Amino acid sequence: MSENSATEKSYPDEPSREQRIYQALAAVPCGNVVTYGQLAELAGLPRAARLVGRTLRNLPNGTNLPWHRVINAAGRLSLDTDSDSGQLQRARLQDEGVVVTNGRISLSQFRWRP
DNA sequence: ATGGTGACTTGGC
DNA sequence: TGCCAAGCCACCA
Repeated sequence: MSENSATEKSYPDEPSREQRIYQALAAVPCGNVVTYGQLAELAGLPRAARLVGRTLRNLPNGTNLPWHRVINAAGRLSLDTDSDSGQLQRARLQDEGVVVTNGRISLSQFRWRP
């Protein structure tokens, strides 16, 4: 029990990978955004952008984490603008002062640099 | 076990 | 600015 058993597959004690992503995400300040790849790197998981996306997708609805501050490398929101989550993301960002034009954000202006 | 898919990224045209 | 091909990691049929 001390460590993960070699057979841990599903989610006995969920490896720290997602935990690191949560922590890195929680550190992103209001009014800023990060890309999936950047967040992965901040979490110590380079090249795990897809994992970040999958992890965010699994977040509970009432989560406290600023998932809406995560966008793709093109400066676009990866969620459908039609979906509820997509609209919520856009609304929250604009509420934080992040300018969203046609589902796009100026990375050079709002990207967070620690 | 092999192949397709996805809240992705980067490089080339 | 936009499409395509590869690379990448985890999940699912």
